[in-house]
Amino acid sequence: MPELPEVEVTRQSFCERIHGARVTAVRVGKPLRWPLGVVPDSLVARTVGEVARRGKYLWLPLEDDGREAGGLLMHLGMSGSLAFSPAPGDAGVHDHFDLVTSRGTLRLTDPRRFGAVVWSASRSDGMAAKLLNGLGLEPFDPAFTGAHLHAALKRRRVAVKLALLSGDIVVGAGNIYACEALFAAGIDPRTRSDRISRPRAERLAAAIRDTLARALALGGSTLRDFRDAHGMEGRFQAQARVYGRAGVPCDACGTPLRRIVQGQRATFFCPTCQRR
DNA sequence: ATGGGTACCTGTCTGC
DNA sequence: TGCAGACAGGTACCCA
Repeated sequence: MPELPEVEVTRQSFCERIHGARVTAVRVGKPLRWPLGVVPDSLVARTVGEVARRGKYLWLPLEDDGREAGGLLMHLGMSGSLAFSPAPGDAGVHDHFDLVTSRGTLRLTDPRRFGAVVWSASRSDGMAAKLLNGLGLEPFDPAFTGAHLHAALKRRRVAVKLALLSGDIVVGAGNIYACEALFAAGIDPRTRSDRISRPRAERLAAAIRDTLARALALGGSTLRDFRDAHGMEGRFQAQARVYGRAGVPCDACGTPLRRIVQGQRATFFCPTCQRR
């Protein structure tokens, strides 16, 4: 489910309210992707620092006497969402993690359990480091330029859409936004990444940034169950030009949009507007 | 190193 | 109505 815009919208929706809150209890439900890696009770009495995002991961620093004392790395997987509320009510079957604090409870709901909550001594240590190392540039990092994207794509021979999804060149564009950005840049998703010219890489880098920024401004995409930590739905999905629209006439040229499968994932594109 | 495929898990929708 | 099968926003890991 959640790509960069959804994760960032989620972060923004609870970051300020939880900042400075004191952990009073931790509840762990069904196992997620990895074990938590710490005795839950040992987190009690720590203070939540400023929540950060890296790619589609969230990092919740936990402080002890004002000093950073580890933190929780969270991932929403395909179906996860976080809610922050003063009185969350009883945990349902899909509520797998509660961080109960003096200001309210941060609750992870994740029906498919592809998500994760993992404790690490620091962001650059242990499990967090293992998961975060090797991630590509942030799309809004000034270092993410057309030149950088061009050089990175030159080193690979996979289809450009798969290169974008792999997350080691640029993070944050998942299946929806990779499809949308390739449409905006006029590039066929099947094009071999090393055949993308410099000008097209420039356009693609700009399209990735623009697509993610626009989605962010609209609160992300809610296809079925995404909500931010206030329970708000995203509004980007109504603006999708290709995603989920197989057979629908392209709104730029009228050609029916196509659906193909790449790397076991659906890809949507316009065979006329998007060229190899 | 790269690329391709599998695995994880559950809910929803489609077609017979 | 019931049921099998396809499909879903992600990514670590195994193997060639």
